[in-house]
Amino acid sequence: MGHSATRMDRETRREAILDVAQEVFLEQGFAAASMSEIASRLGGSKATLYNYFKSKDELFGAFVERRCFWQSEAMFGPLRVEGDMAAELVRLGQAYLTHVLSETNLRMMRLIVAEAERWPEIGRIFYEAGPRRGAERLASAFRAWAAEGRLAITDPHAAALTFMGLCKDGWFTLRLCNAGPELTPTQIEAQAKSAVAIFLRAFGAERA
Amino acid sequence: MGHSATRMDRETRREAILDVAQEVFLEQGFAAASMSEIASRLGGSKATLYNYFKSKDELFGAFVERRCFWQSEAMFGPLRVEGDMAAELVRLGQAYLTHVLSETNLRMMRLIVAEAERWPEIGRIFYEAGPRRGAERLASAFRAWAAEGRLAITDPHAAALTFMGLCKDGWFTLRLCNAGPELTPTQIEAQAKSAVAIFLRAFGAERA
Amino acid sequence: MGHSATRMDRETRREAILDVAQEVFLEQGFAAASMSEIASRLGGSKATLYNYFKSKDELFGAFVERRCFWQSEAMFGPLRVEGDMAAELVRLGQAYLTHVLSETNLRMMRLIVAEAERWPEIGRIFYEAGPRRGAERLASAFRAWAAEGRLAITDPHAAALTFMGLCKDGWFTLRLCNAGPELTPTQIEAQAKSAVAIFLRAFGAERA
Amino acid sequence: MGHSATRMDRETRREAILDVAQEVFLEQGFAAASMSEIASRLGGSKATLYNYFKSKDELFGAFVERRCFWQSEAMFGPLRVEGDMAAELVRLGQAYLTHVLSETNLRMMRLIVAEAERWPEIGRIFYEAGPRRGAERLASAFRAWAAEGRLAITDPHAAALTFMGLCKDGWFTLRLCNAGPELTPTQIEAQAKSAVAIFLRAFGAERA
DNA sequence: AATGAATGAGAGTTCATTCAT
DNA sequence: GATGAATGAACTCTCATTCAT
Repeated sequence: MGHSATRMDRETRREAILDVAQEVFLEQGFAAASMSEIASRLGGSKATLYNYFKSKDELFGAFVERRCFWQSEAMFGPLRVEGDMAAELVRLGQAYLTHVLSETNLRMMRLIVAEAERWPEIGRIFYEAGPRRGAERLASAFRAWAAEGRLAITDPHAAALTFMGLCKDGWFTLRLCNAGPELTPTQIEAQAKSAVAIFLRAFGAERA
Repeated sequence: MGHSATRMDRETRREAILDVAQEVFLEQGFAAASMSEIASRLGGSKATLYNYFKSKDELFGAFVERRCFWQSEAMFGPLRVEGDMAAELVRLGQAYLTHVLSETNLRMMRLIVAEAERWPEIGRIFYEAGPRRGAERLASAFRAWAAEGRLAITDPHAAALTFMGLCKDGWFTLRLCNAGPELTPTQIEAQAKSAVAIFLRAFGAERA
Repeated sequence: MGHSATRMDRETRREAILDVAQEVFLEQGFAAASMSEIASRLGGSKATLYNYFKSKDELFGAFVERRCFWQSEAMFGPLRVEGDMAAELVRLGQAYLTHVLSETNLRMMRLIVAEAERWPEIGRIFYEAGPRRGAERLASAFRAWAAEGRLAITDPHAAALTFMGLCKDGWFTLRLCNAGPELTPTQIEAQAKSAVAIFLRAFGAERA
Repeated sequence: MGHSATRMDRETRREAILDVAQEVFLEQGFAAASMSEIASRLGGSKATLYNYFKSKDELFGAFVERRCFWQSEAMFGPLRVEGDMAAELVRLGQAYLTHVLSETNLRMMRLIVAEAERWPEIGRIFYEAGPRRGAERLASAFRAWAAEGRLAITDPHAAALTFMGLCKDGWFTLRLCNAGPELTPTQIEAQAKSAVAIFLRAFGAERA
């Protein structure tokens, strides 16, 4: 029981460290973030960090893993295949754009992308948990609509990627490069509607 | 004449430095690249670098600018609006994909994206010279086709972004995160054809 | 207790660093002294220095402050106003000269003076703790003698400065410029006596 | 003749270099002054400096020597031994104080003093040409007055040093440490009068 | 388990000086 | 004689990491 309590404490402390690490990494990037900064924001000593994580790399890895676990939930929200498909697609597009263009997500991507070269595993973890998993969830909805004859698609996964691309395009690269200001909700709505229109012109079964 | 020769030499040396800097930056990223490394690969001393560039930041900036100038030429190759539009679109898509998914371009983007937060100007320069300028060139072709009634589009720039998005999607994020292997030419061709098909379903005027 | 011990250690180490810094600064001057030199004489690493002092400037400042605290005690020794005034004045003059012309004090002054331009605070601290405070102590003795009618002075502080000037003059600038050898005790005694004679011709009340 | 012209040019250029060097040294101190700065203010190249002076030390030495030659003229102005001795003494005191407390002279002294330790020759040159030579000129006036029975002094040189000390004291160390503001002409006049009064109480022959 | 202290390695940057033209 | 270019050595300072307590 003391054991269990200790284990809990250790787990709690670990989480606290990851919270602070996340804050600092997202704020400053991997290279610029320093263990000293993390330790001092934590109110502990650097040596303590090293009790929980063998190295800065390991701490970063743990942060990425936890973060990815969280985000995969957040991408589309709950999917509904009943009712007005076009309206639901617009809602999905909006939710996706809001997430993918959020400052938080962009920071995370910049962080991952920056390290992806020297550290492919990090990139893979992020991609699997984020974009891939998001596309799979979306694909399952598309599959349902296709089964009802409302979408004329043969490869739901590919269609999901296309949909996501239609939503974000024009904006994602711009924002990732920090070359333009954040989008307003109105802009997001317009972009989602436009993406859905194009998507349905290409894949909507009503046309036939 | 000695003067001219000297000027040539200086320019040449500057270019040589940028060549090496490019190599090192693309290989290691901005933070991990060290001036010592660049100097030693150059076969000169660190102080020489500082004779040409006031700081590491300035060197990086100069490299980005030069690089952007180069790349903007390379994105689509020459545009032709006569002849078979679909075939030309496929060719454009292939050229674009080949460029945008090339290891070199991806490395460049990772570099830019990594610094975009703390250094927005760099991101803007890159975006303007690369994606934006590419989209504008493509838009001008679309405008010509639209004028001939071969494309049913009202906003050529938006359509260009859509086309580029349709081409790269599914692959770009994956590759940027270094979460999958390079595409083969065959895959690129398939992706381009698929993108064109979708694009024409949405925007082709022949349909009407 | 471990805490107390640690605190002691830290304080001790800090003092040790200041000792070494003092040695090096006095020997080489501020600009020529290097943190590496200080660290290596200390037998530690440069990073350790920076654990105790944020910068070279801060280390220098701390050294100056400590040093000033010390020196203000040393200038005249204890003051006695009873007994033979002339003899006591000679003793004071000797003590003052011995201090002010000592190699140690001269080195300190050279150091301060060298930085006084770009760093006025350092100069002020030194002046307040040294010359000013010395003059004040001396003035208090003069005030006592004046009250007894043994000195005919109206402004004891000004008289103190005059006395100090009479003592050091001729020698101080010479020695500060390192343009002549150190004075022997005999020379110091002669100078003190001469200064006292002049001082009493100007301010002694017995004359009247 | 061409030879002579060349020699002239060389001399002129040398002087120009010394002018700039003086400016930079007085402004920034020896260590902080850089040969690059001097060269660029001169509008020439660093290598040219080295054509005229073998090293930074030599340039500094040459500057000090020239400077000292100049200043020795400036200390008291012309000496007059006829007329009102007290009034002339006040005039001398004022001239001396104005010179010795001038920002220019203080900067020069700080510069010299800073280097005096590692470079005694510089200090000696300065002292000989400045304070010593000044004291000698003053002593010659005192000698004249003593010969006329107007001053009761036996050692004119010592008396000169005393007079100079009485003038500057209280202020010189303060100003050298940059621990107080520049004196106004009014303050200088008051200080000179006070110094003369004390000096004459001690050495004036009228008293007897 | 927690931490204050220590540190080797290495970063970017500057400078006095030299050399080839 | 003048100069643009080059450079080795040295600088201050930081960092991830380890160790003794």
